[in-house]
Amino acid sequence: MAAPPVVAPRKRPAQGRARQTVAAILEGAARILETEGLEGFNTNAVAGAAGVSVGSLYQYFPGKDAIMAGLIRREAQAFRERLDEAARAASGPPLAEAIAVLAATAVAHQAARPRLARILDFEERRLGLSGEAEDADAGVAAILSAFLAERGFSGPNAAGDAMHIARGLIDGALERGAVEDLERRVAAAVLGYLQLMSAAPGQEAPSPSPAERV
Amino acid sequence: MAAPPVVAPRKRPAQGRARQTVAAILEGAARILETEGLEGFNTNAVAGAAGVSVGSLYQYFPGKDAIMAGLIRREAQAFRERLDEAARAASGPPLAEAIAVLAATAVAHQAARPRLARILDFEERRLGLSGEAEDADAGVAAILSAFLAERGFSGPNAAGDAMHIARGLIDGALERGAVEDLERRVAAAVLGYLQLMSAAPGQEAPSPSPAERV
Amino acid sequence: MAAPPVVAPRKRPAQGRARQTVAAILEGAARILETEGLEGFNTNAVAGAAGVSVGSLYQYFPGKDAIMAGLIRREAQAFRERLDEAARAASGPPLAEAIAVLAATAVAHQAARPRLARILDFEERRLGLSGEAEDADAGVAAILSAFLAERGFSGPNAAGDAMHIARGLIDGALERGAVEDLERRVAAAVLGYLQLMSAAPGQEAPSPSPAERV
Amino acid sequence: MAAPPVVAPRKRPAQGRARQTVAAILEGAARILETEGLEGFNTNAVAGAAGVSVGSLYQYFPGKDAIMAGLIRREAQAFRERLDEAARAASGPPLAEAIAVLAATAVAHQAARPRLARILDFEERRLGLSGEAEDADAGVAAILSAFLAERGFSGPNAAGDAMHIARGLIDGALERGAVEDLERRVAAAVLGYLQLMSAAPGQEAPSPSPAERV
DNA sequence: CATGAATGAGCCTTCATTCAT
DNA sequence: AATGAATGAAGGCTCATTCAT
Repeated sequence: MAAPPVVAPRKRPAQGRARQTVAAILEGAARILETEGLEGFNTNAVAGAAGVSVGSLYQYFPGKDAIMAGLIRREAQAFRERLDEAARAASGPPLAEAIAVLAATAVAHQAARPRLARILDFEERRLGLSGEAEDADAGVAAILSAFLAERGFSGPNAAGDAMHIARGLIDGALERGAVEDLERRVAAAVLGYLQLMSAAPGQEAPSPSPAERV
Repeated sequence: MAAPPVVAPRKRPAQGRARQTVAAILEGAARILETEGLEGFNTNAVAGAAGVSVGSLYQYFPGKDAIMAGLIRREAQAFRERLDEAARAASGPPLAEAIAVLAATAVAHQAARPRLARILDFEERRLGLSGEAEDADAGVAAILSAFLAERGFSGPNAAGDAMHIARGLIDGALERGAVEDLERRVAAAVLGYLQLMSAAPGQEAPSPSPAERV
Repeated sequence: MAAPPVVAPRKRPAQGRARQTVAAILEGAARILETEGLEGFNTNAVAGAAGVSVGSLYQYFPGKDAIMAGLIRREAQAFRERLDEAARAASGPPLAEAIAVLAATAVAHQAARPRLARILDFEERRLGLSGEAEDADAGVAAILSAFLAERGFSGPNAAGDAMHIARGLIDGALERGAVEDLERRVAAAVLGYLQLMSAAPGQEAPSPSPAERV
Repeated sequence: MAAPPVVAPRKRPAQGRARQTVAAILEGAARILETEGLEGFNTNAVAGAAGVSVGSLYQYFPGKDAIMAGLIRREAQAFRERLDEAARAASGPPLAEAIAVLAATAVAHQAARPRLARILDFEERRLGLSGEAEDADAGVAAILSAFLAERGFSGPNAAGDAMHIARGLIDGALERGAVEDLERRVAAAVLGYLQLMSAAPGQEAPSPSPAERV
């Protein structure tokens, strides 16, 4: 059995310069992952890409995994913020339109740095970050959950399923280079899922009010 | 630039004993990935788990990556066979029922060894195996494509999207432990996607004949 | 076909400490070759003999062959310097005496660490270092060439042949333990060769001025 | 300290087929050394080049070094025979001519397979074969010694020195590609050495009778 | 005897981490 | 605080040798 990875940041970088250094390291890490993949992700490479020395890197992160975790948190927070904003904007329009907005947000996020997104998604599980309270996806799921609850979809899996449907579809499409009309395809997948689940007599979700249908 | 990984098998194990050894190595590799993850996947561990020496391992595989590739091929072929059978069984019934059969097949496959499935999926891209003509997902996509074409869904992305929707959903659900009613959720996601895409006036797919609707 | 060996040094050790480390590694390598031969020449042994860790070794040399190459360069330069000095000292006296001085230099160099000299000579060819412009033997040959040209021996092979005659004779003598009077034997071999080649009506060398004879 | 290498042949191959197998192995070894060098010289490669299995190889040779030793003996004997013949033919003519014949023999032998000759020469020392009574070079030296004694050169080093002078010169010339007129250069080196050594008032060799002078 | 699959010690190399400067 | 040289455990791979068939 391997010891659980150390992922806690070493210190709260309150000062401005320290904050900048941390940001530089995370961005260096992101760039390495994008260009070299998981294989090229080593502390020397990250330090080099960040323009700092390994020593400095260890000043701010207790180990390699902590850098990974920091990067995952950074990306998750960025996505959460964008999604939060999108969800607010989507609270008025009819369901189909609202879903389209959220789908577009997800596509935009993942398409910006596809290789990075995919690696972080994979690593997130290895690090067991999904268990953390202040977790990455937890925030995303919460936003989606709230959005869906408002619309009457309150099944226990609706938010999580929607998230993974979208993520899987987008990820696969980017890999294949099949990006045409991707937002619409994502929206169709999520919306189709929600409709069928609520239409069915199953135990999953209560029927939304008819007015909400597409 | 990293050199492309070596993934071709070293020799064709025609004899019985050799075939057994190769099988043992692949199963050893699978077990290591399941229990130790990608981090614990090293040639000594694989050889140990397979009950053979490292030397034997290198007799049949030119390197570490080739073992990974071999395992990916093995799993892909197994899935392809199961899916092929399911697709034949599903050629008669109405669409919804047919999709349910395929969904159940996918769930069964991925749930059998979830961690393994996820890691292989990730590694497949790193190794660039998806480019191979005779490869893993290509076969799966072909089966799906044929199935969908019969039903009138011939969009360029239908098969690929369906595959990734299902994979993403199943993978995420297994990770969260949200397995209740999973087959139905997968079927709903795929079916919902297909219906909405064909219903829309977009450029994606021609409307299937009305009789095919749900 | 084997890939050409990597022999370029990894970094230029400008600082004092680094220069010391590099020197220690080369001397460690020399000692291993002397005591254990080519068979015992492995990176761990070299690092151990040098009193550094393998990691440090790889900090300065990109691989095993580069250490060998570094050692070859070190020895070649040392010999070149001694020979250069000897050649200057030998520019005045009559030919026989001058040759004796050079022969003594060669004997002294090779007898100091005979096993090392022999192994380096062998390895130099494997590494293909003799092709380098600025290299090992090139310098030695150039010095000899200049010396011989001054004396009127300008055949295309005079310098190279003299070098190899001396090297072969010294090497063989040291191996047999037949060191008595070795300098004189070497001088005789070289001088005898030069005289006969210039005396002959062949196409090799122009006759030196009569005053230069013996 | 390393154990002394095992070089004794495993059994006297009396039968015809066995003798053929041994010959095949030695020739396979020779070809590997010529094409791949010492680095590519491994038992599998040799067995492959010889067209036999590793198992058979170990049937006739107790280990890798024994193959090397066997090859060294084979080449030494072949050279000895040629040289012996040449020495007989050279017993009549004047010294210069006789030396020319021997030099040509040496050049022919070494030029036939230069890389092989050089590697065997190097390995011969590692294996400590020169100590053996029935040794490789011993025979060659004996032939030369007899030849030189007949001519009045009986110094203790004459034969050995002549051999190494010739070997070094030929080897170096082949390496540089400077083969023009090589026989004459070799003859000049050897003859020049002998003349000067006997002319000198030193302790090395008695003056040969004046009639023998070139 | 021949075969060649299997073995595993040993060697090359990388990289996370420390620490003297 | 920052630097980057040094460390050494860990892991990929080769190849001499054995032995079951």
